[in-house]
Amino acid sequence: MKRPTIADIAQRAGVSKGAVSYALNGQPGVSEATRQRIVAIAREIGFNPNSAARALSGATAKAVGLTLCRPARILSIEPFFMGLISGFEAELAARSYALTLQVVATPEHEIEVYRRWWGERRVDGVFVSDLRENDVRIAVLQELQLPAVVIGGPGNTGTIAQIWSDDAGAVTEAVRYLVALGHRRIARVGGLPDLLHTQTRTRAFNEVCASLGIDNAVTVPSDYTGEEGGRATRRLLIGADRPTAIIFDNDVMAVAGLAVAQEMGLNVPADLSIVAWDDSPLCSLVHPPLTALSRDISEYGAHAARQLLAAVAGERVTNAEAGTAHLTPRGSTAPPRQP
Amino acid sequence: MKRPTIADIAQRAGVSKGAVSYALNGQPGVSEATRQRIVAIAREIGFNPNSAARALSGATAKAVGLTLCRPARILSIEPFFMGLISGFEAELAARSYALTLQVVATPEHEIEVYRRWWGERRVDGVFVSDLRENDVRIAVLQELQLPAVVIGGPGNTGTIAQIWSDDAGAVTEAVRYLVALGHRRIARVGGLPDLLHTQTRTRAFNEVCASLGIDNAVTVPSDYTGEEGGRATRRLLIGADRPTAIIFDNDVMAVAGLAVAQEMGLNVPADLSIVAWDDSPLCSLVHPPLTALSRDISEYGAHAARQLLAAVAGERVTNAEAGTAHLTPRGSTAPPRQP
DNA sequence: AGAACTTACTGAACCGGATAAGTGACGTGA
DNA sequence: TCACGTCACTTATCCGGTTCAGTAAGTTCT
Repeated sequence: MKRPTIADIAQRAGVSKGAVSYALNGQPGVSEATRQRIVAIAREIGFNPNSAARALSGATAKAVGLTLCRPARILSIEPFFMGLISGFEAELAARSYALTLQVVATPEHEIEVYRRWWGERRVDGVFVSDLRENDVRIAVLQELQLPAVVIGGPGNTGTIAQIWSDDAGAVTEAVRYLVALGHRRIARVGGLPDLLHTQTRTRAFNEVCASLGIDNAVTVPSDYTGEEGGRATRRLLIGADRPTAIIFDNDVMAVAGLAVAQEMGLNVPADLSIVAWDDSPLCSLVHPPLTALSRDISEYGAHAARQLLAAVAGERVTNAEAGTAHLTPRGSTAPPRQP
Repeated sequence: MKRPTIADIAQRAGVSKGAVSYALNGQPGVSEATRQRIVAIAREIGFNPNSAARALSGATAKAVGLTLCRPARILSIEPFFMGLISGFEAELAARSYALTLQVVATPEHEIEVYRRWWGERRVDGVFVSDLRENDVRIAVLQELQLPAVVIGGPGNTGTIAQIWSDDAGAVTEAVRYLVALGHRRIARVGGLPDLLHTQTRTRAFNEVCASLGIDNAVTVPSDYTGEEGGRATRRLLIGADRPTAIIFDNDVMAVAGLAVAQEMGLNVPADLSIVAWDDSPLCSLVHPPLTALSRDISEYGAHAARQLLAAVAGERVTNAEAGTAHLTPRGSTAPPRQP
């Protein structure tokens, strides 16, 4: 089956290719009557502009890219990225932008992919996640002048806009809540320590604990996987000064932590309170359902997509905070059992 | 920064554009010495062929598409698709193919996306998942002659190749195992009932139960979400003839079922054995860890990608079974408590 | 030695849109 | 009435690759 082109439409309408192009793109240069006739024909024969031809003649590729830099076994279970992608799509689909995905192994590999996408003119812009300190990707994106939006921050990203959620505010709320419940020994199982938002959370966690007189507030670094999260939890629970509450940096680790506590015969929440970060359906799935720091990840993604499309359109995009995760108390938090 | 083109290379090497194209594509028509000189220059200046130009001159778009037809709240937590995508990527990245993703709401919307992708020449082929009976998408793909691979089956897909895993064999193994443990009252919480592989599983489940003398083998239809899976489990557990074992069609529902059992004061596995389908990290995360029907979803995806790339290359691709999920016993299954 | 063939290229057309420049018809004002 | 401007187009060029049809050398065969 042959794809219809503007030449086909031009022939049918008895006009030139140029006229068809003007008509379909809402450009001046054709009369309203002709435009409507052309649009009607285009619809009738099911015309879709060849994206390659369009991209080649200097217009945009109508596609944006996302690289995922996590091992497959984490990606499959980590709900965050799929939520983000759903959010992207809501905005992208509405403007007929495609999303191009690539799973990469390392930030260096990621840079290669950016260079290739740029050289191939495959994407008009990219989403960048997992911002690090002095992130090497930023310089490359600026050198290529590839429009981008950084998801996570705030950090130093030069002219590239960022969008982040208020991690410090969220962790502060969680700690205050636990302290209000009567907890004095609070620990945290953190995400990958070299990610900027992990550092933000750690700093805020330490500050709020200090300000509330919680001295031995400890953060155990982890990597977002269930295995590591479970191990970290076990290490915390066999220590001398066992915490009565643990905040986890994602929900997968929180679920793993819950399983470890149960396996050790601890009652959640009586013996141990658990707070999860990011409130995917996972949190309400387990027993007891997990108290979580909820944020609308889909909306977070949609916001980022709007930013990126604006950047692609050449608008100046400013950094934005996408709101604070708020605490959703469920069955996994309670006052600590009196010793 | 200007993107280097073959014209730049041609000028540097003192040859014509055509020679450069032949050299870089491994076509005959240039001497080995010239080829190496050209390749060296291309590497030096960081040349990447403009994908739009390449696609426009009749070659392939070097991209394949995947549509995801599930609500965002399911996608975010369902590990299956991310596992599949990781598997795709392993093959696609090796051959510099891009993966274009689109989240859709309905099969009709999905068809629209296929038509648009085809018209735009955006993709060379597509992955099709969630095969239904008399699936409307198949006819459209055949009409468009858009190369495709169906993931799931077997079913009637005409000239379009399928790849599936042996669902019947897997459910048979699970039921035999439970019966060997001493279970006589076995239920199943199924996936979306109009999906072909759900029907395959249901048929096989009924058959093996009948052959083993399990009369009241019941399948409760569900939709792969934790909420529905939990509700279905609750309905089964409050019935008069409570099952002693339940097989779930995915791991998310199994985890939700476990939570429901625990919330009802039942001990897993003593009072209720649980078998999950698809063994994502989720299964070993909860307590007790779930016995699961494991299959290598990444490899499944990689296999599908190889098939699709072959189909894109014009090879005749035959249907293939990608292996049977095998039972991985963990802590959620045991002989039933004697009444 | 000359025809026939191979090798290693060159030049130009082509893909399907976007767009700048050109053109003829018509209306308008002095 | 004629210069001028505007409208509604047409024509031609461009984007950056691929590929087909030459073509000028060198090689082989008789």
